[in-house]
Amino acid sequence: MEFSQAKNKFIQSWGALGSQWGINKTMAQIHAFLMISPESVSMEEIMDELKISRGNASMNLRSLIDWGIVYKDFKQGERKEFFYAEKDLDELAIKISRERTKREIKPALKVLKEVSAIDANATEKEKHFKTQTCALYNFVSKADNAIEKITEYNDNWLSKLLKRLLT
Amino acid sequence: MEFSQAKNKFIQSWGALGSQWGINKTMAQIHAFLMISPESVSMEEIMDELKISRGNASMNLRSLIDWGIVYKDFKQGERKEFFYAEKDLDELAIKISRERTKREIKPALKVLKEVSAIDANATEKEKHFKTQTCALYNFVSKADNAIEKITEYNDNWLSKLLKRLLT
DNA sequence: TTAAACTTTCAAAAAATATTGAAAGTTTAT
DNA sequence: ATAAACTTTCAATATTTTTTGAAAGTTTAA
Repeated sequence: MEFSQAKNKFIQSWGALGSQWGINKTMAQIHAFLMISPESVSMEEIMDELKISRGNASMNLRSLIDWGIVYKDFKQGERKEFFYAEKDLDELAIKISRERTKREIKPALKVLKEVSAIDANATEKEKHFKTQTCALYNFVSKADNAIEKITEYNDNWLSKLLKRLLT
Repeated sequence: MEFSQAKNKFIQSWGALGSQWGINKTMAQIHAFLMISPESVSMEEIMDELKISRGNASMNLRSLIDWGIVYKDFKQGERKEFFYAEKDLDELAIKISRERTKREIKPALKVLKEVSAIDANATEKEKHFKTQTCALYNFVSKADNAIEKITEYNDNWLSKLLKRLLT
């Protein structure tokens, strides 16, 4: 396979994968493109490579920056902004995990805590509801703690985890 | 909070959470409803509770069954089908993890293997592409193995994991 | 201050995704 | 074999999400 083919395949696949994870396709594609760019890249270049509009590029770059996985680079003597991706994969995974925890796990826990607090004396249905939502709360809490622990020492956490699991 | 309020809140929140994960809202809501139903439930009841059409119910129930997290129940003397959810959370998480691995991680690994195989002698860009995609391949492989290991012994894997991490 | 070189915003348009509902299909009872 | 009681399918429709592009906003240089 040629480089340009491989590059396209990588960007397209990353975009498709992103969609399945509730991340918009363009955002994932921009990230893919930045991941494989050795130098930081201007908005113009991104628009050109991915064939997207300026507005689209601007908004998705902003999202990536909000997620903390893309940074701005101000080059000496250049007026325009350049962008580069967090390339350390341990760091990338930690940032994504922290962000998703904040956006999804914490709110889910809040809801579970609330709804599991009903007093369930009356019917079988109510008792079962309470049992299940309490169990879910405990499970999600544990998962949350586990993720926290795993990524606590950011340096090489995945290798460390694997080692511990294999002993 | 009253039971019926709590029930609604739970179903709605679970649906919203599903959307963020690339799972369709109705599918997540049906799952939520089945999770809190002590008895298995007919399609009619699901349509009624969630205010959805027969077609929608049918298709999403099928998806849930394909994922292996909802089962059919044929009741004595009843012609219609009833449905119930996998309620053991360890088992549920394992099934979801296996399914997503199969659908997403394996294909991603395949692409990464392919594109990282280019020979990158010419430019800086090509070298960097190779470096990055190889690194990604390794990282994703490790993550895949870790998940495999963690869920290997399905019984109470999350608690076991937490214990190991805390020592 | 002005204007050039940029970036951001957001209403409108396009694209993607989910939902409906009725026709077609299936199963079971008689 | 017929019909009643169901479920599935899928073209049409509705909804949601993404994308565009031009106007408004910002920054820098002269």
